[in-house]
Amino acid sequence: MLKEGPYNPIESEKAMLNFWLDNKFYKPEFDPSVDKVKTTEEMKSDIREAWALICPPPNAYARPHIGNISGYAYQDAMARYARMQGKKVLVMPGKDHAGLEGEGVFVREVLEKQGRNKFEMKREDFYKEMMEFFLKNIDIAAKDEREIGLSADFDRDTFTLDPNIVETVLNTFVEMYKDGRIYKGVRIVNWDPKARTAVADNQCLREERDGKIYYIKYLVKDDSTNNQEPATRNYVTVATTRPETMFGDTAVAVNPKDPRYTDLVGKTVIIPLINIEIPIITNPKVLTDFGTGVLKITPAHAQDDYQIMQEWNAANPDKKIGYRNVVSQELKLVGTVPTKFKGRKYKEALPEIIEDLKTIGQFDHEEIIKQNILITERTKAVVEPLMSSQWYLKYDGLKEAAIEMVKEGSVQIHPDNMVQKFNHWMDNLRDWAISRSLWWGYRLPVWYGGKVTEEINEEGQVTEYIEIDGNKEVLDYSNPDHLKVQKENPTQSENSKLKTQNWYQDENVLDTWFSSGQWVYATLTKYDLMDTFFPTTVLVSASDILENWDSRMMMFTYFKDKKEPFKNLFLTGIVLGKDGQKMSKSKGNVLDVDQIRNEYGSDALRMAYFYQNSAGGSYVISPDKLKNFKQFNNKLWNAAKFVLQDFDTTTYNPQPTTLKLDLSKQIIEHITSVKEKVTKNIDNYEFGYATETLYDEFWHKFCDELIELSKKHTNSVRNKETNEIISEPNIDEKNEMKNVLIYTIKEYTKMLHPFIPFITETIWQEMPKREGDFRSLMYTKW
RNA sequence: GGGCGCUUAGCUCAGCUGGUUAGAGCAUCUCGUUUACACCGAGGGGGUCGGGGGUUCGAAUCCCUCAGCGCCCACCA
Repeated sequence: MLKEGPYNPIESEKAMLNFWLDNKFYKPEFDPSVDKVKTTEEMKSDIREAWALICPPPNAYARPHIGNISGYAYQDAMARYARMQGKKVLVMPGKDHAGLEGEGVFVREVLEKQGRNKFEMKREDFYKEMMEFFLKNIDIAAKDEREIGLSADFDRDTFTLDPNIVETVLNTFVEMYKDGRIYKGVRIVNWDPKARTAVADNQCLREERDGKIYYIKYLVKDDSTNNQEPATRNYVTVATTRPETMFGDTAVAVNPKDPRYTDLVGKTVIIPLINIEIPIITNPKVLTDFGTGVLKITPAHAQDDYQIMQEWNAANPDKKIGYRNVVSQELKLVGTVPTKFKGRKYKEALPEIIEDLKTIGQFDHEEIIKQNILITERTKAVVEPLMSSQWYLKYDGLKEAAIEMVKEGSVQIHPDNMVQKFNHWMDNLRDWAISRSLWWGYRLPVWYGGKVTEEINEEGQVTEYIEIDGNKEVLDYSNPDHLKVQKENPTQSENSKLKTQNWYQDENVLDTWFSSGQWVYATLTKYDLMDTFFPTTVLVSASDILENWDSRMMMFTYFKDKKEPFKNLFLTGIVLGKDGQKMSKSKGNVLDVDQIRNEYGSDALRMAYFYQNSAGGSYVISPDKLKNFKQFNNKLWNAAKFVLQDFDTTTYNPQPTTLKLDLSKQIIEHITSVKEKVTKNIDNYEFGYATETLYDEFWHKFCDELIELSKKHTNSVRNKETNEIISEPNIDEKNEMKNVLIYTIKEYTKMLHPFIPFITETIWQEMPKREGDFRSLMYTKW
């Protein structure tokens, strides 16, 4: 019997969760036709169609809020629907170590609060403590997954730093290196001086700040040797916010269409204070209406300048310009700077540099401007662009393959307007810097035959040196005595020469996305399930990681298996707070998971994730909505109670066919058309429509109209004043009506199950069953 | 600057390829109901569908344009 009174989600959800977990319904090995858990081998060979979804592993360093866990509702709805269609369903959960972000949280939330500092610790101790911190948080995250109803195979929950995963990821690195796809090179990087690491472009934020822009005169050198007209002026003025980097200028650039400067192109100017001669080049990106229209090019310390240098060099191979790095990782002036400034922090030296410029009469003036500063997402430190040697990955061939997957439809993106976003990103991909100077993550499987140092020489060139047996030489990436890419420490090998040499492992770890990008096949490989569940059916990810994660997974998987990792890519929208802004802790518009579940129940929360929402679209979750769905659940509860009440089970007719009452026929038509519609909606990944249809039809058509009409066939009529029974219902009519209502409400619980699993399962337990109905709604035939 | 999207009732949103008087939930007001459910039902008020222009027999829906908002990308030194 269903309990009297309003629906109690806390009680029901706990009971149903235990029912599912105790019976291991969540595992693909569970087969409802024999009602037991098979062995993995038996499962692999059984005839049910395979259906797989690998969960995006959440960052396991903090308690998630209701926005963070919205994806689970979608993953779960798809999985439950697939089970009800008789498929063997694998939903594999995981947890992410979150590289840079994870280390940042640990340093801030744990170490700094205890007054400790990472750099006073040994790498191994740091790693061990962080692992403990993560393992604790993993348990919390796993609990939330269960309680929101995610029907995942929790026995196969996997951490990204699991030894098996590490093995796969490092193998890929070695393979890609051998393939010539991974290389080491000196490039401009976004240097985070606080974290002492390079960070990716998309881990930086722009912030508007007041700054100064300085106008500095560069003398034009009259070059009479190359038969050109003499310059019409003896200096040009450049505008810059970073005067200290002028020592690293290797050119100044003007727009080729700028009539003010056409006479100067091809001539040279002299950098003040150090008297280095640099050419005047052209680039169409130089703005004519900003500053003076003359841009100083400092390829070592500005991303844009680096880009301009590359474009110029590609177009003018005989007149290449280089770079000179004049700011070190410690933010000190180095290389081709005046001797008096060498080794000093550039910020301290700046006023003196300005003074010196004034003294020689080459300082024009300064202005206050609004400027966009690049800061890192994690440490909020101002990014210092500089040259450093990094490991890179070439996307050549992989990106074309991924674009093709989407184009020819082996990967279908939902909603399809995201395809444009995807293509735009892919078309603009450049080589990816994959190394990070962190301790938390996968240390590079790279070994050096001696101590390696990175130095900036007198000319500002960044070079790596290696010291073997007291001899220091330039590090040669192709020399096997200098560098080896392999998982094992070379001293472990049989080769006696290698054994005696001192080998040093590269200090860097891989960028998180390098491992996340391999998540699908790495996890399936770990559990030896590639043969059955690869490629997976669908990936459900938040729309903001389409570029970072989803696209990389397609490229890595293509590299490894020449196949797509998933056949469908469903992008969920972002959950907004009541203020219409993205829900996030820093904005203070977060709703707490426990509080919401206690007040409204997981089902109500899940319904709010689906109702009227479309793929990729953001949506607000507010107490108003949650209250509404709690009431909906109660409506369902009461309707089920009413239908079951006073029902003679001996008259149960599982599939009412020969119907006498017009109302019966009307109700059967109603539920048939609703089912048709909802099935179509779900097949099209339109969960917003599916839940809207169910909500409307169930409440306002079935309950408000049809059940009310049915009462004249099922209820006795009483005298209003005396409450005496005037007439009893016709028993045949009543039985037919009851059976029709029970049939209908069973159909509704089935259709609602993917969205609100707890309450529907609770009701299902009390429903009379027919053949084909399973004891759990999870495996009842759709 | 480029790309994508949004703007419909006080609030949150539907309205799918143009076709009757533009819909729902919440909120509000009126009435009813205690033999499933006050976490209920019936009904009402409330909209010149962001502004302007165009195509059409017909536009919230298609096109152009302007304005505002959001997200992503980006080269204002």
